Amino acid sequence: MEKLSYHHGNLKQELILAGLKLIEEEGISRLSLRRAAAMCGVSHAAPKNHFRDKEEFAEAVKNYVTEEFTRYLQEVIDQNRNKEELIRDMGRAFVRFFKDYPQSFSLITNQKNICISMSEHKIEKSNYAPFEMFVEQAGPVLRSRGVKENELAQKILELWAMVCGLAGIYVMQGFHYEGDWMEMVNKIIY
Amino acid sequence: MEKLSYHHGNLKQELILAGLKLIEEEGISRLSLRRAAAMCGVSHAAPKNHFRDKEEFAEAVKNYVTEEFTRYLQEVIDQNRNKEELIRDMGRAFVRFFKDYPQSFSLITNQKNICISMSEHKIEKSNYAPFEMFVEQAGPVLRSRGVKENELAQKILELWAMVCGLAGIYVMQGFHYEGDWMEMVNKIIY
DNA sequence: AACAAATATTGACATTGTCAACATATTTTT
DNA sequence: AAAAATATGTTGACAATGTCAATATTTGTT
Repeated sequence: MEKLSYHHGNLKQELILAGLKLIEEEGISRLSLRRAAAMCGVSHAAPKNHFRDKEEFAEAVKNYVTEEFTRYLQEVIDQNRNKEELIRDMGRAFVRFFKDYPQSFSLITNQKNICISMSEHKIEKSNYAPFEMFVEQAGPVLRSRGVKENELAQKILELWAMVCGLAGIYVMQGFHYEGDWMEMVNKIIY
Repeated sequence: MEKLSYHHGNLKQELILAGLKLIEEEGISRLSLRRAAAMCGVSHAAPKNHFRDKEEFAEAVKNYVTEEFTRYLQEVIDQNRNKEELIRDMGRAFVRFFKDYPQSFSLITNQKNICISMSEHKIEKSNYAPFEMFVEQAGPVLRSRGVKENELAQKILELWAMVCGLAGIYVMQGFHYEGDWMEMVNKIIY
């Protein structure tokens, strides 16, 4: 993070990474614009050019983690050969990802501005990529397992809620019980 | 909140209430010891006699909400006549409670220091009262519905995770979809 | 080359958490 | 009841932080 020139070159992204580091090492309450700036070797007011205020900065960090999460899920989907196991693998991926970013868990899963809902037996389009991916992948699997069309949306939401709930419990336990829990996730899903 | 004498009389509790008000009206990030003190009509350093630091203060607010939540669940249990409907009613209570304290939701449900786990087909004793109550109530109901003993713990955890997950989605949606969701909760549980 | 835009710095200020020293009220001890 | 100890509240100070205005430097455009 050496300072070679007046202009940093990639400050915005490095501030986000610094912010994520602060959150994961010390908790969301200790996120600080000035410290993130210091970590990037720039002055305390430099972030102002990239983020209007601390709230927008925190939002940017959150969005970055969400994008990482989305990429991670996409990898799991791409690597998966056996569609029958996909839902289980996505559930596992959910937990595994937040093993690396435990502090970000509630940040990501409790965003007030994301939209997850259903009406008339149809899941409405969401602005939350991980959920969209889950819906897209889980739908065909459930259909092939005989779930009726008018119960499909509900079943998908059940699974999503359960995965979120289980992942939350995992995070709370510091991921100590992965073995047993994974067995449970499998039984729930199939 | 008038200041009648040098000593406030009930400062600790009123600080907690002020803190909760700040959290619910402006979000956890805007919790402030000094503002809570001002709301109680005392000087900025008065809270120091009741809370070591801001973290302990936030913890106290969180514990207060948890106790309110526990009392609310207990009321539901006490008022319930039909045991068959108890699990559904507790799920509903879960959501209803956080309708009043939406900002506190992730605070309460994502505490790192609470213990929820199982081993050898038994749920381990938890330090988290709401979960303990759920286990205690749900167990007999599931048994009476034919759930086998070696699947009981797992089924209880499934239900708990699902309720937490659904409640989280509710909170995100601003509780707009309660009708449909409640129908879903019922179908999941029975 | 000249100008405009983007990006970084410096200095200032208000807010906040925290601490130490002190003040006042309450409780306990004698 | 007086004195001492304890609990509770105040004031003033300081460092860390978010934010802003003014300024400086670099980069891109014309």
